[in-house]
Amino acid sequence: METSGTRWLSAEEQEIWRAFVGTCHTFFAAIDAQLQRDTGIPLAYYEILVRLSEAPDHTLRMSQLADAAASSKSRISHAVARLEDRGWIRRRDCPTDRRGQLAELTDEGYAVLVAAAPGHVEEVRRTLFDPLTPEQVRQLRAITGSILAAVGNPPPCEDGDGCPGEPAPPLTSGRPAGR
Amino acid sequence: METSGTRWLSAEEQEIWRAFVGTCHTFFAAIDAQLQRDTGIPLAYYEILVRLSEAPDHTLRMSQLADAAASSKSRISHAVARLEDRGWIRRRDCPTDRRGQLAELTDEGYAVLVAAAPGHVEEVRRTLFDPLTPEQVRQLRAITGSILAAVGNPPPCEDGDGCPGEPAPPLTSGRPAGR
DNA sequence: CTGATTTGATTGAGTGCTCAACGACTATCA
DNA sequence: TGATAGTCGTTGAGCACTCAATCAAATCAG
Repeated sequence: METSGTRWLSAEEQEIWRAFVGTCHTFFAAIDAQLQRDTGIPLAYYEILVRLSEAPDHTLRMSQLADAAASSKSRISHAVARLEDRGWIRRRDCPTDRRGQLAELTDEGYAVLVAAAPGHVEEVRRTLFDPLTPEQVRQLRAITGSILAAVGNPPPCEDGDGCPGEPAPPLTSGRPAGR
Repeated sequence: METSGTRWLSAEEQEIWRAFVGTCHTFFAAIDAQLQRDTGIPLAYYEILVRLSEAPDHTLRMSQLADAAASSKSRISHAVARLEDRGWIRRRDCPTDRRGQLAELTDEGYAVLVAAAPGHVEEVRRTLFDPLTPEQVRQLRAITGSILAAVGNPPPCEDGDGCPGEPAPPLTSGRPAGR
């Protein structure tokens, strides 16, 4: 497991990598902070409410909701419980599958969402779309797509168990500084 | 507080926004998963170790470490406690300021970092730099910079308290669907 | 029809983060 | 010197997320 074969990041790549990490962190913190401050809804929960608002009858099975929000059943279960406490979602038994639960946006939940939406959209505009040129927005879409594809496609030979054709295990964001 | 003045996202913008959110989430989850799986170090802690490894004598005051890692004192305090439990960091009193604490990377901590680095770097390459063209990497840097600047620059007139010149409160990622 | 498997959803433990409160020390300034 | 204000770092509560375990109901295979 030594470093000789490692394709370390160049100084420039490392700078870009760190900027990317930092920016994503700061960006989402800002989006979340605006929502929390102005409406009391965390971004994660906001997205759940949005998915429900887009569903027929403002209702979705728990697993469909999990799929729509790209999250785990467990997370949805916990989150819906909190949202139910706040009166924004109601749970109901599923008529066609006795295992199932339906999550339904309450009128109050919908009202909260409608009230929160303008502020949130403005923050997204202000911090994402406004500062970018239309060309950059297109670039961002392409970049996003490429990254997502790469993340989804694990390397040809799953590392972990010795994989004959591959050189060696990979590396991190820049060589650790020697003393 | 009604929506008439809201600059809602177009269908395309909304698609880009959601793709961006989803991709960032998936991307960082993958980076973190690789580290956890292959080395047992979460990304957040890995970054703390990296900052220390870059400091003279592998040592930093707690607040300097917080600055370097762009995080709160509280977070650093908790995190260093955990890392100390694992034997990767040692706390020492600061000789010049009796309030202060020095965080020092232990030899074991450094060794762990050195061992983890290649795999982490490879994952960053595989999921970020490899799938992008050199041109896209440049674009990403520019985009990152613009977003960060926008996040840092709050809007001309802090919303919240009525701000005469501004139209109205802003909005979120797409108009909530009507029933 | 019955037993085994799969699916839907919940639960609880463990971890990490944030925020506010605090104690200890240093710096400032009269 | 002595009060006041600021800084350094820790702590504990509260919240969100993950993972593994669990239970109940549906589905499948013989």
